[in-house]
Order: sequence, then C-alpha cells, then structure tokens
Amino acid sequence: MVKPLNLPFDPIVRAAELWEEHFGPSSGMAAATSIMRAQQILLAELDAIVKPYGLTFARYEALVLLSFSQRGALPLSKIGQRLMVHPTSVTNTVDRLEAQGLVRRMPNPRDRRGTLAAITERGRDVVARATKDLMAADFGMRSLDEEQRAELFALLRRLRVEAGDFTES
Amino acid sequence: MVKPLNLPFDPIVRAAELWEEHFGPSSGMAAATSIMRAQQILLAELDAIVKPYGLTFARYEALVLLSFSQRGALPLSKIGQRLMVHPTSVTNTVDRLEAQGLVRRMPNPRDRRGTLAAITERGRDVVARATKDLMAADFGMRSLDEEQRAELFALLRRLRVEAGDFTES
DNA sequence: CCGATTTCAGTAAGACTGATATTA
DNA sequence: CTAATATCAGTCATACTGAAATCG
Repeated sequence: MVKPLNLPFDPIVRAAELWEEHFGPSSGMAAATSIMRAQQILLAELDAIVKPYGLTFARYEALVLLSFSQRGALPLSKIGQRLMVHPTSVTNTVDRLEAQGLVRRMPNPRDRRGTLAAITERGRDVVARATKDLMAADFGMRSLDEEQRAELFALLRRLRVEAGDFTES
Repeated sequence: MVKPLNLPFDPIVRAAELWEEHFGPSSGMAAATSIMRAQQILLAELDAIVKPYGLTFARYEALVLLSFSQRGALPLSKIGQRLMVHPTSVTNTVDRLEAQGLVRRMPNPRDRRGTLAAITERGRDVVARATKDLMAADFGMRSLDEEQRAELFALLRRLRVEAGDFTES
C-alpha cells in the first residue's frame, strides 16, 4: 500500500519546475512521471481490494478474461496476447491460479502443442465477488467523472496505438 | 521490452464491451486498465533508453533528484518521500547506485541518525547523458502534443490528489 | 519513553533470457 | 525445415514485513 504523505506541494510540479531551470521543456517528463505515479497508486489500491480473495490484480485480470470466453477456457498463448504479458509470466500466473483451484489446465484439442487454462466453479465464484468489490470502489477512478474517464482513456489510447499495441482504427 | 502485437482490435475496448454485457458500466475498468497498459509500455521504453548507462528508470529518477538538490546530497528519507518509494527500497536503490560509483553515502551532519546520498562527478555525467537521450525520445510522449500532455497531467493529478499524495492546491 | 532514520534478513510477485520438447 | 507453444531453470529489480541499532 502506498501511504499518503501529504506533502505541502505536488512533487511532480516541483520536479518539473526544477527541470525547466536545468534542462528546458518539461511537459514530456511531467506527463510520463504522472503516469508512473498514477499507476503505482492505482495498482496498490486494486491489489488491496483483491487481496482478500488471494489474488493480485494481474491474476484477477486473467481470471476475468477466462470468465468472458465462450467455454471458460483459453490457450495460454492467447491469454498472453490479450493481457500483454510474457509467455513465462502466463505460465507462472496459471500455475498460481491452478494451485488455488481457480483454474485447471487441459490439453488443447485443436492443437496438441497447446494447453488450455479453464476457469473452475470456484474461479467463477471468486471473480464474481472480487468484481463486486472492485465495482464498489469504482476501480479506483472515483476522482474522475464519466467525461474525464473517457478523455483519459482517449489520451492514453494514443500512446498505446503508437506503441503498436494494436492497429489503428 | 514490450513487443508490438498488432492485434486487429483494441484489447481494452474489447474487454470493455464484454464487461458491459456481463457486469454493467465499464468506464472505471477501461480507464484503470489503460493506465496500467500505458505505464507498462512507457516503463519498458524508458528503461531501454537508460539501460546503456547501467540504470533503470527508477534509479535515474533518484539520480536526477540528487542532481537538482542544492549540495547534490539528500537524506535517504527525503528521497523516499519525493519519489514515493518504501524506505527499504531507497536503501536498495542507493546501494546499487553506490556500487556503480554514481552516488556515495555520507553521514548527515544535521542528524546523526541519518545518511545522505551524494551524487558523484560520474553520477552527474551519467545523468546528463541519459537525460539527453530521454529528451530526444521526448520521454515516450511523442504521440501527444503540448495541450494533450497538459490535459493528461491534469486528469492524473486528480487521482494523485485523491490518494493523498500531496495536499490540494 | 516515543518516534524517526536506516539497515538487514527474508519473502513475494513479476519480467525476462535462454534452452528444451513437442507438434503444426 | 521453420515456426509456434509451453515449460523450466535461473537471474534481476522491486515491494514489502518485521526486527533491530541509533539517535532526537
């Protein structure tokens, strides 16, 4: 958990002021730094919400993805693509979920190289309850109204497009 | 490094559509998720820029903070407050920077419990060069113009204020 | 005595590299 | 043959807890 420090000033604004003096234009640095800090704050909050269920937010995301799929099962490779995580990290995530009985591995009938991760009943139950708590906390986004959330999403989308996350639409 | 996957759709938009069907309003989930992804992309980019100097972006931030201070030295506790990192993480960061000869520890003359981290000449040289590269890459913010950067900063600032990062101004 | 500063030992979660077996 | 899938072993950087020494 990130504890509130209640500095009497915004540390990023302070850094940006010094940056201007030393190096010049600071808009890039200020924007990048605020993305980092916001993520840090947000992740701590979401991890804390989901912790009572023995989950991290990363594992929660995997579980939601499975719960959304037609048969409640997906190849590990597809999980990695959708969540943008490294193949070995997917293996690790599924290991942990499986150890908790929230997911089980099955051979992929369509491709014998592959493995499916299938969500279990307990997995569905846990997702449902964690989701309820996350929605009650508004995913840590209480400070923004609908319009602001959409604006934020649109701005960050430009970043993601640029990085080749997906093809421009 | 996060490799471009070039999915034919935006995975977050896809997730949000399914979310609406299953759970209802998705603006919180979509905004939170896009902060996570943007940070992941950005951090990978910034870490890569700074890697040739033997740094991570986290260590670079600490070094910049020191280079901005009056005497080129700060108590570890202050570093932790400004960068919002855990005391033991500061110790770890300073350990690494010290091992690289970019910083050295000194007793704090004002408080004999404390330790100062002081940037070295090599430290200043490395910061200068890494900063030049980061500015050339526009801190990974090329996809946004000045106005958009300011808007993004303002939106994320609301999140940070809410979290008690600093007192409202 | 209380609280702040820093360190240490240990744990945890995740990102990554490089190698491998299997199969498309 | 080449490429994709998943795993394994191992490394790395970081976050955290709990305990301790030192000092204000």
